[in-house]
Amino acid sequence: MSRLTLTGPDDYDLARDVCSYGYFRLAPNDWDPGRETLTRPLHLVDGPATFTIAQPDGAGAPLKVRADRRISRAESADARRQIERMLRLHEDLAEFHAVDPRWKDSGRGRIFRSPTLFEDVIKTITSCNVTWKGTINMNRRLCEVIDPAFPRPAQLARRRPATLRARCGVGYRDIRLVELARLFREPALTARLEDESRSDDDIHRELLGLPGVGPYAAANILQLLGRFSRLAIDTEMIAHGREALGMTGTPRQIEKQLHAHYERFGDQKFRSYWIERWTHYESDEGPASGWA
DNA sequence: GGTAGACCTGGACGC
DNA sequence: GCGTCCAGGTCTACC
Repeated sequence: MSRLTLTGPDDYDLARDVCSYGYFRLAPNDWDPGRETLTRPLHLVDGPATFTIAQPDGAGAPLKVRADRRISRAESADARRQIERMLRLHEDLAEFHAVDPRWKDSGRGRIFRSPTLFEDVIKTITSCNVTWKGTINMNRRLCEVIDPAFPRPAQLARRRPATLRARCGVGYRDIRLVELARLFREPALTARLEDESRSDDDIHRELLGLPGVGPYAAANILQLLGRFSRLAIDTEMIAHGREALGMTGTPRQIEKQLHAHYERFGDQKFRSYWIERWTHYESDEGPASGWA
């Protein structure tokens, strides 16, 4: 068994910042509302290891991470990198809080994601054109059938689409998932999409060329890459426009109003929208960290 | 450039 | 228990 300590910013709150996006409820992530810990396996050089992340001394205190087996120095560095990606531990919120001061005092602004871009892409595809329960089922079954630590590109690429459909319940997404996995088997694709020197427009254009990725998915993957300049408009966002912002009209008319409304937040517009929407959820249902 | 219809699963509903 | 309808985002064909 090995232990790590991760130090984040003073306003880092594990319970709040992990439970800030629906992916914290998707396999193989396992949030324990009672203990306020996140447990999940990660792929490392010598095989998978399961990590439990806690913040025993409360918000702002260091994160204590425990692995279920002894890990090497190289594996420790890799695990640290993956966990920091998930938690967005070193993301600078100054620009966000400058354009949207509503969240400055609380320090809100981090949106949970996956340890790898590939997992974020697959989770996005499995959230399209399906109810949330369907998304939960697909991710659970991908982990049960292919890999408990979440399928890697090479593992998914060699599966037959019919197998994914029958055993993982992914429906018509089967071929698209296999095609995506084949593309992501080449590390250059991830490197290109994570290249910070490229513009948002450039990345967005490349994302739209990927199988199964349309306007919503492209914008969502962009935010998962740390680029918040585009709104990922789905039916939930249209509902948010109606219910929280008082917009009226057809979905297309509301979409235009949403673009106009969030324009003031510039390159941070998705993050402004998301924190606002998530706060509405929590005002109705209580803190997400307590959701069953 | 805009739009209709198909794609698949699971839940709601009526019988 | 069975059949029908509907929601969800992307893709293709067509105008």
